[in-house]
Amino acid sequence: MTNIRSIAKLAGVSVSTVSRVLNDHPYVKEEKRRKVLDAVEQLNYIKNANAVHLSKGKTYSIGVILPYLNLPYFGEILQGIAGEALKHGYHLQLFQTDYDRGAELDAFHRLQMKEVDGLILTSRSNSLDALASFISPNVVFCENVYDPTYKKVFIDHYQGIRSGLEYLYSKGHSQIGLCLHRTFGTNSEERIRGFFDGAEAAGHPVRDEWIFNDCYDLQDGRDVLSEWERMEEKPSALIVTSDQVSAGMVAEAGKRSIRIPDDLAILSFDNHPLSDALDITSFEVPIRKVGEEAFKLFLESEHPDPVILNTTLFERGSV
Amino acid sequence: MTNIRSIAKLAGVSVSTVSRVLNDHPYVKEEKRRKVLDAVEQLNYIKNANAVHLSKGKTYSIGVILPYLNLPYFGEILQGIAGEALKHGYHLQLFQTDYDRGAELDAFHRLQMKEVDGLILTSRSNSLDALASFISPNVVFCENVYDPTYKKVFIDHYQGIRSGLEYLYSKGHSQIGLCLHRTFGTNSEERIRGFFDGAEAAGHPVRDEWIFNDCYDLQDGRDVLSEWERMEEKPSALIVTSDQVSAGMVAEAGKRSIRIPDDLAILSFDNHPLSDALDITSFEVPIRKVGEEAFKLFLESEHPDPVILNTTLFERGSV
DNA sequence: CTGAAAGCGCTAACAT
DNA sequence: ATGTTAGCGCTTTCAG
Repeated sequence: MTNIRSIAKLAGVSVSTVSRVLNDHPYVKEEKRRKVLDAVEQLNYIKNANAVHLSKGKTYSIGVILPYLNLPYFGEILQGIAGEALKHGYHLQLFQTDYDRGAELDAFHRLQMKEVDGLILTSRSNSLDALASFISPNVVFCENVYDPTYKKVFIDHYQGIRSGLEYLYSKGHSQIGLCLHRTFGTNSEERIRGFFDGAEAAGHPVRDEWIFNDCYDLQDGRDVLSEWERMEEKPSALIVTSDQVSAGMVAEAGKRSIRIPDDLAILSFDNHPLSDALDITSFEVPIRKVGEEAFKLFLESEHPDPVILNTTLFERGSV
Repeated sequence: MTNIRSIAKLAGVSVSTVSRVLNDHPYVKEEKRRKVLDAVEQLNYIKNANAVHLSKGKTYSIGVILPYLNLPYFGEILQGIAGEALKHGYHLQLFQTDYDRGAELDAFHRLQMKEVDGLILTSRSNSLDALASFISPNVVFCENVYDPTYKKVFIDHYQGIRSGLEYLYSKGHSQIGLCLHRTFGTNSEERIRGFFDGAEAAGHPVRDEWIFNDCYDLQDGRDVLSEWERMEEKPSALIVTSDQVSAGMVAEAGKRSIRIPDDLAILSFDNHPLSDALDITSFEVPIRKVGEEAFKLFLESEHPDPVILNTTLFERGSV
């Protein structure tokens, strides 16, 4: 193993001088610098990152916690984080959880072990209480956690859903259903809250059986449509929190000769290219930006304000 | 900082005993074990991963090189790698390259610095020559690199395209186009080779303008369709290497009243849920399995045989 | 400007 | 069974 000591010996200088050269510190005579660099060249020396990490107490890498990797949502947020991290010389460590609490805790354990300098939670499995003792300014949430000392960036889902409802009401719908990823988790709860508040404000009824859960992908959307078709009392419009799911519904509707939006209107979220291709009215959700902002928050040393991002409606033909 | 030494002191034992307890080594008297564990508890001790990494010369983490994170293909392969890695106690470090050569080289640099124990290339930007000096048994390729000493897992794209051609010929098509991600890179070259070989074997012509590049997502598919519509001499069928692109084509065809498959047949690859939803005939490509196998290859110490995976046709309505 | 030396925190060979 | 000790390879203070 060729280490800093061997090159010091070969260059005829001390290890600290070598270290200075390697880290572009000033105050090294040009002659010695050359000798060191020559020795590095000659011995094919490569710095050992782990030694640096140990010595510095930092790894310049940040962990990202996410449930799944094969969903566009997480790919996009990851892309946002990765881009920003790269700019600042940080690397990404992935913690895929499948929404398993233990897997999530493991990530926090890695943080404590200093394997990563920080953690971004793109989604969360454990309760905040369970996590409380691990949370530091190096931890960033992508949801509206209520503790004001926690760093967070999130989409205003509450307002998003309310705007969606308003829009559907204005189009004459009053029987409206909701299609969600899951019912727990802050983001989902905010959506549900927006849904009920909005309905109440407008004086329209909400039916529990019009709320569909566990909708992640295309197939789920197709299943929901089948279910919808079998219902006695059908909603005339559905707010769907993912374009993937909406796409499944639209595709299935085509097969079953269900007319969109006449028989069923669909108001979607994401504004993924898919929604444009399939002519689905959708709210743009700046997910990638969530990733970018999350990383920026991690870097901020002071207690930064939460970053709140908004959705924007793109009207197309599904409503 | 509470380290192994402080807990040794508190427990009244030596650091090596502490280390033994912490690593579940045998030969520690139950009494001392308890004392150590108590001290750990009391001081809230947490092992420093970097010290372990340095001491062991291993990090139990593997780097994954990929161009983009927001494409289903890479999400799926990542999911495969992550699942297998988790089973074996390894972590994932991400190197997103945007197909930038420098970014890719940086990943190899990290390998040399021992920041990761290995590297999986899901796609490659540099030439094999440029990479040659960095390649070791810790590097796994997801393509058919010809050097027999390199570890590799790949889809038999050559055969896949040839089967696709046969299928289209059998359906009466002879004017066939091809829609690719890119023209360089082993996987793409294999597809092109299959395309030309197949056409030649069947005695059918191939036209250069019927080969489309840079097709990654839905929008690209829509663009290709527009282009197709404007052509004087149109192919009657297109082989498309990604369901995302095919989906864009099908969606756009709907808008322009182009009949699929009557005006244009589409034979796709991936068998993504999208193809099922949109009734697109597609070859299943076991991408996730590529990821799983890639990780397994990394673990194999001997020179393992390359892993070759095959595609399977799912007939639907687009041909 | 440069070098000596004391860490960073853990592992493992060796001795007992 | 347990302790001593020499690393792992780099950074950084302190003295000169």
